[in-house]
Amino acid sequence: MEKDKIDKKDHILDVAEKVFADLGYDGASTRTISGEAGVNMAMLNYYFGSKEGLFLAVFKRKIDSFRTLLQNIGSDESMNAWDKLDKCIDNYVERIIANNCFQKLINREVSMNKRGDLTDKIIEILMVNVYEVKRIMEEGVNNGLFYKDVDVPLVIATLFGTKNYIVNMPQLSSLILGHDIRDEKFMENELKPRVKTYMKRLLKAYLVNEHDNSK
Amino acid sequence: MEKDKIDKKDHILDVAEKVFADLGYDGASTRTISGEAGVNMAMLNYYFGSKEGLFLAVFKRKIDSFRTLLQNIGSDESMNAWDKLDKCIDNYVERIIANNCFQKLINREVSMNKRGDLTDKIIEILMVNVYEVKRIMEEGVNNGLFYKDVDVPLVIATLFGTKNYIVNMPQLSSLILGHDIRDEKFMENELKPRVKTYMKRLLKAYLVNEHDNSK
DNA sequence: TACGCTTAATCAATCGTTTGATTAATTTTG
DNA sequence: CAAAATTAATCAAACGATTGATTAAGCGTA
Repeated sequence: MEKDKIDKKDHILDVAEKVFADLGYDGASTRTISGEAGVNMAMLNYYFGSKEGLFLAVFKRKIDSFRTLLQNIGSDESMNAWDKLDKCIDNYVERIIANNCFQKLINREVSMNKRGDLTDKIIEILMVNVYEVKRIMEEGVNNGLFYKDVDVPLVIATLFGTKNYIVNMPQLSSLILGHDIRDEKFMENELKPRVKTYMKRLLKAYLVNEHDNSK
Repeated sequence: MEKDKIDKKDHILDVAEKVFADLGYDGASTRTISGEAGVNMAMLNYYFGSKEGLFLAVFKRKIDSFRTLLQNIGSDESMNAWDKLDKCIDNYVERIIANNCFQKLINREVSMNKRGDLTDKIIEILMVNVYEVKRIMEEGVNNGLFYKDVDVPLVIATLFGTKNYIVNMPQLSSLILGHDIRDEKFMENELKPRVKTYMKRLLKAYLVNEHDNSK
C-alpha cells in the first residue's frame, strides 16, 4: 500500500537521522543504518540512490520546520524587543535542546572543511534563524531599549553557542552540570527552565549595561 | 639522529592535526595523513602504534601545553578572580581562536555518541581545563567578587560555547559578522580584540549584576 | 655486523554499491 | 471477473575499492 511505503521511508529517515547524529556521516555505515532500521541494505540505495542521497533526504525533511520557527515572533507588532527575545529563548530551549540529534548532525557536518555542496545548503537554512534574532536585537538597539554599543553578532554567537555547547557535547556538559543531561526528567524539569533563566539574565545584564570598564 | 626523529614526529603531528580537523577522525585515512606528511604509511604505526594512538598524540600535545597555561593563571596569588578570568579570556582568544582547526577536531569527535575509550579519554582531558576555569569562578563567587547566584556551569558553557560557535562554523559566523573570519588580517586586527572585549563585558555584566527580573 | 629507521607489499576487514532472483502489488487484457 | 503482463518492493550475495594494520626486506649509520 502507498501509505506503508511512505511510513517505511520515514522510518528509515528517522533511524538514519539518529545514526548520523551519533556516529557522524563517515562513521555511520549503510549497514549500521539499515540494520538499525530493520530493512535490507539495498533498500537505502533503492529509495535514496546513495548514502549521500539518504543524508540529504534526512536534512531536507527538517528544512520547513526550521524555516518557520521564529518568523511569527519577529513579525508580532504587539511585543517589544525584550519580549521577543524572551520568546526566542523559550522557543529555542524547548524545541532545540529537547530534540537535539539533528542539531548535532548539522553542526558537525558544517564544521568540516571539505563538503562544499552540502554545507552551503545547511548554512542557508541556519542563517534564516540567525537573521530573525539579529533583526530583533537591532530593533531593540535602535529604539533605545538596549544599550547602543552592544555587539549584536557576538551576542548571537553566545545565544546559539551556549546552546550548542550543551547539546552537542552531552558527556562533557553532564560532567560540568553534575547531572546526566540525557535524563529526560532532569532535562525537562530542571535544565530547561534553568537554561531559560540563565540566558535571559545573561543577555539582559549585557544588553542594558553601560559596559563600564573601570575597575 | 635523535633530533631529526623528534622533528619528523612533530611534523606528522602537525599534518595529522590539520587533516583530522578537515575530514574528521573517520574521514581522515592513514594513507591521506601519511601522504600529506610525505612519509610512509607504516611510519604512523611505527611511531604512534595505531590511528587512535596518532589521534591521541595530536590531542595530548595541544591539551598539555594549554593545561599548564591555565594552571599558572589559576594558582597566581597576586591576581583576583577578575584578573584571572580576564587573563583566561585573553589566552583563549589568542591561542584557540587563532589556531582553530584543533578545536574543530575536538568538538566534532566529542559530539559523537560513539562509545569507546577514545571519547572517554578526550572528555577526561577536556575536563581538566574546564575545572580550572570553574575553580576560578567559584573563587570569585566565594569571596564576594561575583554575585552569589551566578550559574557557574552555564557561564562555562557560554565561555566555551561562544568561542566554539565562531571557530567551528566559520562560514556561518562570517556571514553574521559581515567579514570572512578566515582572513588573517581581520582575525588578528579586528576579531580578536573584539571578542576579548565582548566576552569580558558580557561576563562582567552578568557576574556582578543582581539579576533584577522586574521589567 | 648490529641496530634503528624506512620502504613496498600484503593482510583481513569493512566500506558503499550493484546485481540477479524472488515475492508482492498493480495494471492491462481478453 | 480472471488470467496475464507489468511494475514495485525486497532480499541474499557478491562486487571492487579502501580501510587500518602488519610483514619482511632494504637502508644508512655507528
